[in-house]
Amino acid sequence: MNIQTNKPEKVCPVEVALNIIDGKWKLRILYFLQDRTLRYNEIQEKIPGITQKVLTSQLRQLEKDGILTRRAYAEIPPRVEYSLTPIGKKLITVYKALNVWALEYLDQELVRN
Amino acid sequence: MNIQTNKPEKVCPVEVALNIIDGKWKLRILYFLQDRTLRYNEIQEKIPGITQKVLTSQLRQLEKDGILTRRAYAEIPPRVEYSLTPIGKKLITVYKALNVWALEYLDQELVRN
DNA sequence: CTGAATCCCATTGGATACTG
DNA sequence: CAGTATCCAATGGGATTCAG
Repeated sequence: MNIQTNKPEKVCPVEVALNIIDGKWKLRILYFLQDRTLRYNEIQEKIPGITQKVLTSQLRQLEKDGILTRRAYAEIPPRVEYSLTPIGKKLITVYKALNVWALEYLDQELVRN
Repeated sequence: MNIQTNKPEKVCPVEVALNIIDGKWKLRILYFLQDRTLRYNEIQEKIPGITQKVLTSQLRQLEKDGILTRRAYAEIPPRVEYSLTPIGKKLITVYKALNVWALEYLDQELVRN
């Protein structure tokens, strides 16, 4: 890609954001974490349809990207809590923008059909 | 999914929006179309790295979802123009929200590293 | 010029079973 | 409880070729 061009493939910020958001369930996860810490199981319960493997993987990615924090307690039974980082909380803004737009969109779809 | 539950798999608006936005290049395309109509080739030039198949496919999806309009002129050489629909233009809001967040995010990443 | 048609591969996500 | 470990299917996206 970009073979012999002088455009240095500058990474558009939006793409960075999209890569972070990308993943079927990530925004859903963020949504539920927006105002409180949740345990692994609690998240899973709130998102019916997600499998453990996928949930774990998306949580790991979000953690890697600095969107949320994972705290494991050395207890029996084990306890792991997830919460949003400050920058993660700010992503809710995007969620809301999406939501506002989606409502408008669905509204006009109704009219179209 | 949701076998024998009473939750009727309500489609979260945000998911609708995500499905529409989803696709590596869609927001980029929207971005370039935000204030003017563009021809196929013009879009392709503005987005280095995208292949024709993918560009065509993403344009078709956006058209199907009512985000943009395709106008083909029966001329030689052929001319095809793309422009945003009203609801498509409103998606720019989301783009901007993403962008604002992404800038903040990249900023703090710099601090972290 | 503006695509459509094929072929192909990598990645994502899902089903299921197992574990410290 | 909070994950791993496998295996598998679907999809997205890329390279290339063909066509109106």
